[in-house]
Formats: sequence, C-alpha cells, structure tokens
Amino acid sequence: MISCDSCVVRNRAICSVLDSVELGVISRIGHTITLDKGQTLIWEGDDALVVANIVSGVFKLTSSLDDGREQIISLAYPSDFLGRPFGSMSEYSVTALTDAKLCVFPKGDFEGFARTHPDLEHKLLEKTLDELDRARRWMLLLGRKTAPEKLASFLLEMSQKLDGSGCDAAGKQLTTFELPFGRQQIADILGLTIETVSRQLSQFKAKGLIDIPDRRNVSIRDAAQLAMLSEATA
Amino acid sequence: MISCDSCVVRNRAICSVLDSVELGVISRIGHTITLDKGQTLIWEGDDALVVANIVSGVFKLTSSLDDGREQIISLAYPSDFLGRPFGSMSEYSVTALTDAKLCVFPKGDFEGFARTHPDLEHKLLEKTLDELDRARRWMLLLGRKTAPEKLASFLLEMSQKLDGSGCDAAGKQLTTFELPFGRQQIADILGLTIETVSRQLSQFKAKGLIDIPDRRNVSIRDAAQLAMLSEATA
DNA sequence: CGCAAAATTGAATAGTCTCAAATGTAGTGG
DNA sequence: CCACTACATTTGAGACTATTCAATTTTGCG
Repeated sequence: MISCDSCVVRNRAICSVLDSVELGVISRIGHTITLDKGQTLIWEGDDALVVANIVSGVFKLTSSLDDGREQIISLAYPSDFLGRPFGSMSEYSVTALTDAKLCVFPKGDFEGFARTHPDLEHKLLEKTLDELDRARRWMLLLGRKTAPEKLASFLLEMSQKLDGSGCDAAGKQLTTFELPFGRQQIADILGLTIETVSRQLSQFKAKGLIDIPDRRNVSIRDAAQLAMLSEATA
Repeated sequence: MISCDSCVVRNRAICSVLDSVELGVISRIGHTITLDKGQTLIWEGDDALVVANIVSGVFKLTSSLDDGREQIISLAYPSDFLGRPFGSMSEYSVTALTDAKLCVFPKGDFEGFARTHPDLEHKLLEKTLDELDRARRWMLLLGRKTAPEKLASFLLEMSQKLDGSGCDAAGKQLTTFELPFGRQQIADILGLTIETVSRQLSQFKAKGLIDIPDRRNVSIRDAAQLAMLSEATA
C-alpha cells in the first residue's frame, strides 16, 4: 500500500498521468520499500519479479562479463522507472548507489494494470524512448571517444544533472556537485580503468579546468574548455 | 496509400496488432517508398518528420562526432520500426545499407493514430523495450570487450541473424552468411578501426575459426571456440 | 590514533591506432 | 575478353594511449 498524496515524485514519475481513482487502485498493487546503499534490487540473469518507481536515491544498472569486468549501462534517479515489464529475464543488475526509497509493484500486477490504462503505457513508452536515446548517445562515447573526451563529457553531464551552483572567491560562476559514486564506478560508466580516471581528473585539475575539494565533490572551473575537450582532442 | 494485404512483414511489424478496419485507416496515412543503398532517410540533428516500418533491406543508425568519427548505434531489419515518435530532433542518422523498401508515415499523423490505438502503442512499447535491452547489451561490448572479443561477438550475432546454413566438404555443419556491410562499417559497429577489424578476421581465419570465401561472406567453422573468445581473452 | 579502503602516482607493457604501402576486387570502356 | 581505373581490403612498421602491476598517499571510521 502506497500513499501517493505526499509522494515527492508524484508529478514526474509515470504515475503523473493517473487520476485519483486510478492512483487508488495502483497504490494498493504496490508498496514502498527502502534500500541501503549497495543493495541490489534486481540481479542480471534472474527473472525480475518486480518493477518500481524511484522515490529517492540513485541507482546503477550494470552488465558484466564472467571475469568480472563490469559496465554501468545506465544511471537512474528519482522519478525514473526500474525493471523490465513485458519480458522475463533481466539483462542487467539494478543496485542502489545511495540509500534509496522505491515504490515497487509485482511485475504481473503492474503489467495487468498497464494494459488497461493506455495513458500509463504511453507515459512509459515516452520514458523508454528517452532512455533509448540516452543509451545510444552513450554508445558514441563508449565506442569512439578518448579518455579525456570521456571524462569531459561525463563531468559536463553530471554538472547538469546534479548542479548545486555557487561562486568562487573571485565571484566567477561555477558549478559544484557531489558525485554519488567513487572512482571505480566512474570507470565503469566510461569504460575505463580506475587509474585512467584518476589520472585524467588530476590533469584537468592541473590545467585549472576543475577543482576537486574532496574525492566526492567536483567544481567546474572552465565549462567551455571542457566542452571543447568533450568532442575532440584539442 | 499502402496495400497491407500482400505485405511480407504484416505479422511481424507493429501493424500485426491491427484489425482490417484499422489497417484500412493507417494504410491511408502512409505510403511506401524505395530507397537505394546509401540513401539517408533521417539526418542526425534534424527534425525527423517521418516514422517508418522496414519492409525490406537493412539500415544503420549512426551518431557522429564533429571530426568524422562515427559510431553505428543500431542495425535495423525488415519489420523493425524506424524513427522517433513523440520527440522532435533525431539524435542519429538512418541510412540504407542495401536497397530497401519502407512504409513511411508523417510523424504527426502516426502519433495521432497511435494515441487512439493502445494496442499499437503497446506493441511499439514492447519493441522499444527490446531495442533498449539490445542497446544496453551492446554497451557492455563497446565499453569492456577487447578487439578479438568484439569480433567474435559480432560474428556470432550476425550468424544468428543472417544464417543461410550449409555444410563443408567433410559434412560438418557450418553457418555461412553474407554481411550487408563492408569492413569500415564493421569497425563503426564495434568501435574499432578498419585495420584492426581486418587483422582480427585474418587471425580468426588463420586459426581455422572462420572462412572468408569473399569479402562479403563469412562461414563459422568453430562456433564453440568463437563463443569462448567472445567472453574472455583465452 | 591506527587501521582498512579508496585514490593517486609511477614505470613498464600490451593493445590498438596511425600512417604508409601493397594487394585484391568490381566495374567500365575499348 | 582484357586492360584500366577506382575503391576496398590487407599487411607492415612505428607511435601512442590506456592498461597492468606495484608502491605510495590520502581519506574515513572505529
């Protein structure tokens, strides 16, 4: 049982298209759960029995090779939808990167509800199409960009997503944000090793493009230069 | 105007969920066109004004960097759906790799029809979810696999998709198929250079894993070995 | 304060790319 | 049918990028 009235993602998640009657129905199908940082909701290769909306927290979707190499395939934020309706096996794992709150639905029940609520399916379709565009854009990065280009792209994307703006001592506008992941995870997002990530960040810092107050925080000092770097090795 | 009665992808394309009345309507919305090999239907960065079903032919979806580096983001085959409904700008180009036949619909008209036909949207949702899974699986390859692993994975995937089976002189089962693309395009699919692709193919041939009768055709001689190679560097 | 984990740095290696040349193939017109 | 051209592919040598392995430093936490 879910109380949607007070839900913080109420008008961004797929539920935004439902009226109060429909909300009443779906709120009885699912329930809310909390996950601790590091807990896995869905395992790669398993039959995923649930789908969910993210209420709070950040998740990673990962796919792995036998020998342990891992690729982060997507990041998911509050109001994003998790899981794979209308299919059986999950091709990836879904893991919380921070403490998180979800509202989860048994997959079958959700599917039944969705099939009888075209507006919901439409919303889900739009989200899925967006996600497909994002995945494809990332494929260009993974397949064709160099390490510095990857890092620059990543930092810019994160600054947009996580912006907590501020100014430096000189009053210059700068974007600072807290990354919800460590170096290894950045490497897994970009298809690099942890050492390469670390080296590139150090170089960007040395060049004055960014600042690294502590290992979880980054400020962009020269977004224009980073944007240049993100598309071509200058 | 389209004549769906004789359509060869009638029961695989998204239209498969429509009844004869609905088919009548949608067939008046769209029309069929042919494209020559190499022609581009949709340009990256443009507002795509059409969506389409592939009747025959193979298409590539590509995304590029300013300096010309290109990544093939997806391949599309008969019965696949092209275009991006419910969005404006296309993030990728869509180009015919072979002569092709399509049935195209003005995007707005298609969207209108889809919104009033939940079954069609559902089918489109399922296709989009499948495509998202495929894209994500490919991200693992692009981000984490080595050149030999990439080639092995590619050959196996193509053999499944394009199988025209046969046997060799000794009667051993082997899969031969014709690739609808050249070496540069294989490189663009795998995020490699043309030289690396060529070298890897030569090595596989030298090891007896494959045969290359001519530059467009490949036969798999040892699928098991290739499968090993595709997941780990032996 | 001291420990364990995470991150950084260094040196050497391996893998892939770049540039260049040689070879092979398809198509055209004589 | 063959020679010729344009293009695709293969092969080679060397350069460079990112990785690997190892050591050091930093950070967070009990």
